[in-house]
Amino acid sequence: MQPTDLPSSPKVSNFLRQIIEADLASGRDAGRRFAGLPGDAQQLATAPFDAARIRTRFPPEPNGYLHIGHAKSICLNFGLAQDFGGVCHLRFDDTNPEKEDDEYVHAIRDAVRWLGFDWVAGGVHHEYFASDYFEFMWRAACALIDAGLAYVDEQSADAMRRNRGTLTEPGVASPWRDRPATESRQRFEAMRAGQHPEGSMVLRARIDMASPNINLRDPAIYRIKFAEHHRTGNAWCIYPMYTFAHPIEDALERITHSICTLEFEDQRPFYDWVLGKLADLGVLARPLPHQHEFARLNLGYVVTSKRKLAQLVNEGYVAGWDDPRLPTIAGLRRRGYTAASLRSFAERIGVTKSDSWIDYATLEGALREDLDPLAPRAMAVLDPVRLVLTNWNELMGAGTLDDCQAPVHPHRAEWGARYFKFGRELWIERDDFVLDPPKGFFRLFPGSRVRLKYGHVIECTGATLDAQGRVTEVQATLVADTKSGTPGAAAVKVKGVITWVAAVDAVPAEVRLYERLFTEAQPDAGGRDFLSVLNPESLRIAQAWIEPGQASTQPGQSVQFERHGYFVADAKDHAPGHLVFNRTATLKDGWGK
RNA sequence: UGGGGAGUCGCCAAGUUGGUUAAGGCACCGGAUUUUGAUUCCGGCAUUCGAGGGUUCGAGUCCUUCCUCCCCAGCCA
Repeated sequence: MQPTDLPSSPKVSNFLRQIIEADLASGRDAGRRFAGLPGDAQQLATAPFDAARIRTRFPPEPNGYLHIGHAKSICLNFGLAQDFGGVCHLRFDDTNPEKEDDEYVHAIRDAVRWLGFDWVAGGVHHEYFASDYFEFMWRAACALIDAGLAYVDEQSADAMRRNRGTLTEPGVASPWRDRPATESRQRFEAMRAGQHPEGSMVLRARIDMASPNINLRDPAIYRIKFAEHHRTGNAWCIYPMYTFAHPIEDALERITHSICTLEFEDQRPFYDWVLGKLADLGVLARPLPHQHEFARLNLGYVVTSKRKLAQLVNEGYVAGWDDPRLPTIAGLRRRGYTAASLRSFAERIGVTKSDSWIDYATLEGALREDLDPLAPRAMAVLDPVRLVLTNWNELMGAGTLDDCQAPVHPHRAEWGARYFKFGRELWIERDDFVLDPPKGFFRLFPGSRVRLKYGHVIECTGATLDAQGRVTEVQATLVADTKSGTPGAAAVKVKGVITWVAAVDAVPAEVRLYERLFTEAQPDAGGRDFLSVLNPESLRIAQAWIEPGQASTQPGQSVQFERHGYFVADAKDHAPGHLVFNRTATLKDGWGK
């Protein structure tokens, strides 16, 4: 079937799994015919029974980049299909030509595939476009008109809105509501033929203008748009509305469980109305799909609304749709989040119908759990200050360099070792030295002893400060016979172990240190302008010194810089002569920054 | 104010024919191991399920009243 490398860990129960289990048990969808091609009642009548136990679909509109919320939906839909012996379709819901573009189609395919899913089953690529069904939808709309279930309304948009009524008052029937079906049909044909300007008329379902559910007060189902469609070009000047198109798409593809977010709950009666009427008219085959709604993801310290993401990109607050600070799948990926960590995240947060806000820490936790056993280790000094071992020359001899090694991974001896030099002059982290240590600080300060990890124990003797009191150099003496891996190493006990690189073989790298994009967990809470809480320090660029072996790290490869966190070689800017690492997430810090 | 949903630990979330001590994860707090103040390991973390009544031998699960939050009046999806 579809996804390949996913571990089949026991899944926590949720309401959708229970619904599916019940539907499977009752055999509700067992009589479903499907030959691998979407079809109407007639085309499916002689098709074989569908081998897939369930069918779900991920139906994005190709009008923007996918974000972490979509990742939840992707994992849900593809994951459910996988777990229940079903198939999940990738469907582009391209019913609004003004907003859609091929660029997004490609980006969406990439994102879904990168997440570890595919839509191939039994050799059939289940990738579909709503626009592939335009002709069918046209016929379905005609059938509705002919049956007196839809009419062409020539009220202005404004009049339509006024006559829809309010939440508490019923709507008023349009003067066109009871026009003869033949007249509506004629008008609808004329609409298609391009004989009427945009906004002059729409096709409406004829249901109930007094319904307490406003979505049932004769919703518009077709509108005129003289816009070029990314796939159908100028073949059409009328386009179906989502509300009408979606249930039909689901039915044609024999979707059993159509899963969407909570805001479509009120739409479900119309979804069922469309399906029921078209099935009654012999247009659509039964059994029909069923819609189920779950709560969309809300993640702290990010925004996921397409409009807001677009604003951040278009107004230059971030560098693009794949800016590592963005919760887009492209951004998370470039930030260093792995597909496995995103899947694990989706699993951890669960699926319910209650609105919730997920801690960003949950995402980071999933990332750390995935990367800790996988990421090779390296040392990096992100905010370097020079350390001079004043007794190096007398102890080791002037110009001497010592060879050091460290495991690629502390718990994977079989992954081998990495090698680097140790010498008189080293780079250490500015944070690792203080003149006046707070209680409990066990790194470098005058008189303290620490181990330079994988190297030697040193004793701090002092530091040089500039006129501003800023440390420009730290001095220390080498403690003889304490080299890591030698018998003497254990003789001197130290509390602190710090990371370092030798001035002689360290390679320079640009390290991009990302922090949350917003200073508030809910940037747009209470109608606040989310731009007013942008974090000015969401990106800090450090010129770091890193272990020589890192020069060969490939773009997209993750590494743990010891004591700092997980980083990834930037997919775009990292190159042999110009190393660029993005900080994906810090390590947990029991001491505090 | 009409309609549709939701309320279980700081953040998520299991729990559904009512039955004994309310899963698990994240976060947090210990303690052990550790040449990453990381990881790992052990231990702690809801007498209580939005609130009040009621039914019952027994209720997060049933009834009832109330409270709070979210969604719906696009020719967007």
